[in-house]
Amino acid sequence: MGLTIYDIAKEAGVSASTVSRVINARPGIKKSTRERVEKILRDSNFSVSEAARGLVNQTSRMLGILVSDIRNQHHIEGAYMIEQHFMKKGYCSLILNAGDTDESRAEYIRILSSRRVEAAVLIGSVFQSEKVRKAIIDYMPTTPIVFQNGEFDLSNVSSVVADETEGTAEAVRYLYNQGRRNIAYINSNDTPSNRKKIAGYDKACAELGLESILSVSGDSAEESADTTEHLLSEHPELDAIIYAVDLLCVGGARRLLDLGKSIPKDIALIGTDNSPFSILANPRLSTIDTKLFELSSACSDILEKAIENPSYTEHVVIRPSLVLRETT
Amino acid sequence: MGLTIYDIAKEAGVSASTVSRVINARPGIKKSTRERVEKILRDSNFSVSEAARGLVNQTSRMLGILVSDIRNQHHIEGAYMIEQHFMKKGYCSLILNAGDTDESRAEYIRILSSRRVEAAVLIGSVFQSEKVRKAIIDYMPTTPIVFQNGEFDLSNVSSVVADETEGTAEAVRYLYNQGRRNIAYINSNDTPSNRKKIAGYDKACAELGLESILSVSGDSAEESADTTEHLLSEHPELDAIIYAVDLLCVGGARRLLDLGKSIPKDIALIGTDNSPFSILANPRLSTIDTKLFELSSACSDILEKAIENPSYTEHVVIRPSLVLRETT
DNA sequence: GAAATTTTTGAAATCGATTGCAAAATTTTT
DNA sequence: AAAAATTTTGCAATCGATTTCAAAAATTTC
Repeated sequence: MGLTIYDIAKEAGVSASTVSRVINARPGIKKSTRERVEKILRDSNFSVSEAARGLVNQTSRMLGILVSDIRNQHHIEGAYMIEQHFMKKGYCSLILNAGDTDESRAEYIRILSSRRVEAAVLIGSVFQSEKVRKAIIDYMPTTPIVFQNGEFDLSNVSSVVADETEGTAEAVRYLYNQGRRNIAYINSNDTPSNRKKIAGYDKACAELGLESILSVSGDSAEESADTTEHLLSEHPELDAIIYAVDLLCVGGARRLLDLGKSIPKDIALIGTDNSPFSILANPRLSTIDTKLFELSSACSDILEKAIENPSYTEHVVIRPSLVLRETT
Repeated sequence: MGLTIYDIAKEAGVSASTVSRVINARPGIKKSTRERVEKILRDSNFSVSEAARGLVNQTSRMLGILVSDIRNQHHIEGAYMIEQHFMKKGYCSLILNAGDTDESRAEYIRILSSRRVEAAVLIGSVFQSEKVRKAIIDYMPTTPIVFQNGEFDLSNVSSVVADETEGTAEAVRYLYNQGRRNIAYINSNDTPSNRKKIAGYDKACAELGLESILSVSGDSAEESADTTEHLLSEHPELDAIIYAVDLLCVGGARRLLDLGKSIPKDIALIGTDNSPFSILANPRLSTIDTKLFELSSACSDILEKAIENPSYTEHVVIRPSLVLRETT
């Protein structure tokens, strides 16, 4: 297929070693030979096989980024930052959707190990499972890994997590201080991350002596609208709802408006994540900002240090903050 | 670092060839040896080095997906479909942000060539440049490439494009038929794709004897809001605006509402792309659906055939359709 | 039970780079 | 101009797989 350094060597009348030295700017090559080889290199559109190079050097210059769903703005934002940052250093990123079962997610760890990635990033709390943990122990026991939004107690795994429990509790307290006394929570899928949010909701309700009103919605705006309407019919006294995800909040807001409710006068709404579209929504969403950007950039920083020094790990907790806009 | 087949071979008391045969399910291995080797393979958590394998087999089982900005829902949706589809076939996807200059985009072609990807996908009309074209000729002259939303007249490049000219013209005609006579167009960045849209707008205006009122906005919702307001102050007679991007339409809608305009009574709005959030917006956006899904799945289909038969190419044009919701 | 046939296995070459070491070429010193 | 020192270059081994070809082992045939 492509040219090899042997082709270049023959053309230049030198050995492959010399070509290799020119390519890698090694010293001890006569200026005239270097220039001759360089010219041929340029004219022939040669490109080094990274696979062959990696085999010798025991490196791949590849990163593995595992996300549960790349279409999620949330996840892609993290993948983007890391990809951009490491591309500048000559690393390519294998960005993979890790499927939706623990088996499949564990399998992806094996795939990354087969590709000999130099480091990996796990984005999303769904990776928190015994199967994935075991796969890491089996297949990547020493590869630096950064887990965004989850933790493993393993010597090669760093973590960057948002304190979602506290973030959600904070939202409840805020609503309480605004005089709301009937605060419901609408959850999405059952993930470790969402369990932490609910823990925060329950904790704050207990603290404040409020009734905990929990409901679960499918993960589309439309389903959330239905869930919201249904919840309201069962609890007409509701004066605030917190949603586990901004998208659900948008769906709920829309339906409440259609039902003639006034937001936030009749009912206050708080979403979660401060997703890009939350500020585009009408009304603009108040939301629990899980500090996606900080999370991702912390991952990127840790990864960088860990690639330098594979035994480096770090555990970062980032505290969410409340962003108040038009729904509270 | 990891185990090699030689380690496995020693452990099993056989040669590396035998291990290789077992791994690849080649025939002619005694059942008892096969089972012994398989057991060791399982117990040792061995994983084949794809790089070494690729070197021998002259394959990489990697795909290159170049996008101009992975955070763009638009682009990521395409990358997602392709990644998902080919992962099932054992391919890993290098998803790369190709930067924002023609030089950098061309450079990424070289990077993919260095990684010896078996096929590549270009997502976004911005790749339509002489530099990229030359990079393809130089570095990937025979690698199957599918260009989503652009074309190169090269024997290895397939294309899947939306007929944005016609799609936009269609939107103008629709508004005209609804009785609108003062239809403006707000464009975003100057890209080949956006130029096609404007061509369609201008064409339809000419056909219908309308004045062409063109304005350009920055690419945030806020900037679009400002542009919209400014445009309206200069052309108070406006009764419809088409936006090159849904996001801009959301920004515009919001500002118009704030200015006390009624949508669509006073002024009708049409976005472009049918982005996921366009249906979440309030009011729900009418939009020119550029058939992202069809586009991506056509790319995926072509890619599949092209990997089988590297000289296969195809050129697909998909016609956008108008999705009418609450802003018209 | 020896010969012929078939099945199973391993040695060695290969893929495309990199690198240590020794040989060749060049320059410096005498 | 020869010897010594230095610079430049190439040979060969290596990375971790796969595959061809021939040898060894097992099976069948006579």
